[in-house]
Amino acid sequence: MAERRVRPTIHDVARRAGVSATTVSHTFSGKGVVAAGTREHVREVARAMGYRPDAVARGLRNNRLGVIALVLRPLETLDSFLPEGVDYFLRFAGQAALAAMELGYGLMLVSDPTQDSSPAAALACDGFLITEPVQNDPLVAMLTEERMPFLTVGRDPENAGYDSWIDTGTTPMTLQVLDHLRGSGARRIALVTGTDRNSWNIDAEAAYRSWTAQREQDPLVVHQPETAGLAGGSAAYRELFSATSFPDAVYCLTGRHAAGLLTALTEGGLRVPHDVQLIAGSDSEHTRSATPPITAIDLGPELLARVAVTRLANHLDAVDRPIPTGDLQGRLIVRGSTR
Amino acid sequence: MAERRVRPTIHDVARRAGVSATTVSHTFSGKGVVAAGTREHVREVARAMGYRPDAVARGLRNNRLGVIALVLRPLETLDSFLPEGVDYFLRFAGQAALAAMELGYGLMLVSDPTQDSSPAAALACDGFLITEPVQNDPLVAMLTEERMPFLTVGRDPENAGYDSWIDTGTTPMTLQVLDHLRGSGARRIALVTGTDRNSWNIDAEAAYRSWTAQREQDPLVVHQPETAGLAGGSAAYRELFSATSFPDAVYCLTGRHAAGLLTALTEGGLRVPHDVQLIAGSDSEHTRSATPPITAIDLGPELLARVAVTRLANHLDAVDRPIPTGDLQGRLIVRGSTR
DNA sequence: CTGAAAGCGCTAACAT
DNA sequence: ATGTTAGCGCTTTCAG
Repeated sequence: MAERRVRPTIHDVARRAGVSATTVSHTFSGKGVVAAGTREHVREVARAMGYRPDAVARGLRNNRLGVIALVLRPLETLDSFLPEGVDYFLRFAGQAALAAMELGYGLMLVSDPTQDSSPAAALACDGFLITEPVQNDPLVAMLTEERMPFLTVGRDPENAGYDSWIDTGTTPMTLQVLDHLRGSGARRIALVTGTDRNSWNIDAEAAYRSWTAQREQDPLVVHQPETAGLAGGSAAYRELFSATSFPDAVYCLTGRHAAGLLTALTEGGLRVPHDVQLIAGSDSEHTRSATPPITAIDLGPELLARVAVTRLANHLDAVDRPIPTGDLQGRLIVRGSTR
Repeated sequence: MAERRVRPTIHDVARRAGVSATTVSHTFSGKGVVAAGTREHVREVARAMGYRPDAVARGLRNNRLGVIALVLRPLETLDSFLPEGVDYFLRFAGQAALAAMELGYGLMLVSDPTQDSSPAAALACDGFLITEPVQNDPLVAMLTEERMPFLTVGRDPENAGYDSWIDTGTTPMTLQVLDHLRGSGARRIALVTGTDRNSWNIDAEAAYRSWTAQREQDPLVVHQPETAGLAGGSAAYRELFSATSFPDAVYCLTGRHAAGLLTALTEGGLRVPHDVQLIAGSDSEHTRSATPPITAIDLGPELLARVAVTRLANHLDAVDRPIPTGDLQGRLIVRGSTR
């Protein structure tokens, strides 16, 4: 391809304005010293010619493109952007895009650049945002090695060697859920987690185990792949409710698992919340529209996204804009599936 | 900032491999002719040094960055990426991102680059995707003028001078909705549209007017801003149902208007669908979770996105990959708000 | 205050 | 088959 260039360059403007390219450059970058009159004149000529600075040429020179890359880790396994069940990531991406624009950055959605199928442009970005990195995430390793600035939302569970991550408050949130269930009468609470090795799954399970240990309750944990969706919920039902002693409450980290489990429970003749209480770790359309609607955590991805983008952009620009404040920890939305 | 460069360049590799920069360039671009042995050797050295081609430098040289920009027009007025009500755009963006990656592009979410608040990087993109351009869209004009490839989803309703747009089938879809309502007994059907001057609103209204004219029915059209959300639905209710003669069915293009209208109807003592039938033009969480659930059109944004990205990328790469097939026209999901 | 010249990392002629 | 050279558009010393 290589379409012929039609946009005027800094030289075209310089020639028409009767000044040097340097002066034009200074006018637009605000760096050097340009007499007010000259600057106005250059601006005028540039506008008339439809000149706009070329971000790529600038990027080459300044080593800075003005783009933040976003890697939505779990989407690469889920392989679907359907709002059902991945609600969280879409809300995150959308808000991140808005926040980035407000700070003068574009937000690029990319797949993992350690796979070489990923677009080459990914590595041209100024910094990376990674939601829910997995254990010993190869991307974290690569970015560290290449000294590319990055920030993860949730931490890499095994990598102690970096501190650029945002705590999503999984541990206290898990304890709050368990206390809530106990407070409404549950005595034998089971946990259903996904199989991705991210801090979301790992920290929740750890918190659950320590909570049950303190109460001398036997932990009852089931793992189902995130990708199994509703079917993962049925599978969890079969694992949990075929034993002699049933749980009287289940905490499902994934909304789709919770919805699938709810269906299986109902079909199996168990009433929710009367016989079994149910909470989902991530609010989504599935939890909201289930019958009964499922109590769930709204993780507040919008705020997380704004915080993440602002922190990363502050780092990139070496400035100190205020970080949006608020509770990063998520909020329990109590619905009909708990008492 | 301008962090010091740590990545090796093509020259570093060339020196270490004992060849010229051209040879290194050729081995990586696959363009020139390089002896198999040399190529292997260069690859080896490059890997050892951790060399990766710099996408920005390539971009400058080739006038091609490997990035597609996505402008979600209505979001700029809605100013929120919340899934409630803008469901469509999130599904579109997510699927577009995946499709772009599969074709070797990154997808960048940008705001309108004709506003100069927009990130400079926006104009560095290889092509633009614009959902629902508005009448005489300034962005369409600018891209045309700059000879930047672009594709709009829905057409610019006033601009006959371009053909790079995807027909979302608004007209036949509108007729289908009206026929559906008539088929279930409606005799006086009202239309509620948004106020954005895009083909979605304009074509639907035109189709509605011609349909009513053919049946010698008086057209009954109400306009409410998209941004009014649920309140726009209440406002539409007051406009439509304070006259002496009420409609017995309403087609609301916007899901949130439909949900607001439904609430107002119920509070006004009218039963849906018994007294008034209701259809929404765009499926969303609001229509799905209303009581009763609202019959709505699923516009199938995933397919639209894949088609749009593939067409644009084909154009950019001057190749002819197959375009995903399927019905771009949307599908009526019949629920409790119609008989 | 303004301009000439060098070069960011890569590629495309054009030699050799 | 490989190397030399001249830029892509912009910024940045450094002289004037």
